[in-house]
Amino acid sequence: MRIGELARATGTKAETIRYYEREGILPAADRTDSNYRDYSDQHLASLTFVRRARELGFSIVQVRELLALSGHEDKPCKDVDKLVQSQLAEVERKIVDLSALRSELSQMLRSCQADRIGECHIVASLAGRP
Amino acid sequence: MRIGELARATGTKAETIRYYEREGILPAADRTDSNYRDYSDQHLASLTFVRRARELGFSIVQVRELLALSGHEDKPCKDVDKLVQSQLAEVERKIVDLSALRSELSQMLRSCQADRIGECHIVASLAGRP
DNA sequence: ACTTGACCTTGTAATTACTACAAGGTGCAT
DNA sequence: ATGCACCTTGTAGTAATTACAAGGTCAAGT
Repeated sequence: MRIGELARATGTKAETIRYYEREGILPAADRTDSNYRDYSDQHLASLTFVRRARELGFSIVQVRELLALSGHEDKPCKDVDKLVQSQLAEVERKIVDLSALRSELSQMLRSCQADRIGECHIVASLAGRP
Repeated sequence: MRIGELARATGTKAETIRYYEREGILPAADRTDSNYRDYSDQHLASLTFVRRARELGFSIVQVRELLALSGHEDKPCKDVDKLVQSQLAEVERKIVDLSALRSELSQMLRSCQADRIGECHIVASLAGRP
């Protein structure tokens, strides 16, 4: 598929895809006779992963690490263990925070639907209980 | 408390705190006789919230919206309902994605601890949401 | 008293991760 | 064959920090 199709499929700007290629985040695509980039389903999966990970607040550096983990079969387990552990800890922290935020938002929604103005603890939900 | 203490307490650079004040994301702090910023616990809670929300992938614009929700008692419920609903939907999407990533990372960890090299589905974990 | 060093101030410049735009080539349908 | 949507490279602009410069503040140690 060409860059425009890949862009639509992933909600990414074509410029951003070329930027990822320059930065080595996505492998370079094959080229057609007319020098257009020609992407595979592998590229689609990788780019979808990158975009989701970015939306979840991982930096480009962390995304690189995660991508590297995905091709770790040539390296000994011990080398990746620590990295996996710290990424996992970060993911779990994010889930805890998001769950707190979710329950506060849905509490607000219930109050609204009952047309009441409830107490608002939205800041406290992420700031840590007082 | 002074800016350095607040910075340490929240893992934020002092420069970033001043930047948030310029941008109106944090209310301006009181000043001491020698013109140093003097922060309250309210500031600490707000800043903690802002930093967590940023880590979770919310943009500054979204953080502003969330902060605005926290002081909505003067506005009719109907005005905030739609915003709460869409923020909630986004939070839930993030939780789903992070949960998939978590289970893939912990699977990797189990493989590593058994000193086996397991199949790696880390890209698929985020790429495969239908 | 004085100086060291960790703090603070404002202001400006650089960095990261895109995003937009310019100038031009490609390819297919009307 | 020409309009239109697509592609190319390259450069410049934006958002959200982050770093740095030049200087003022203040508690502690000599």
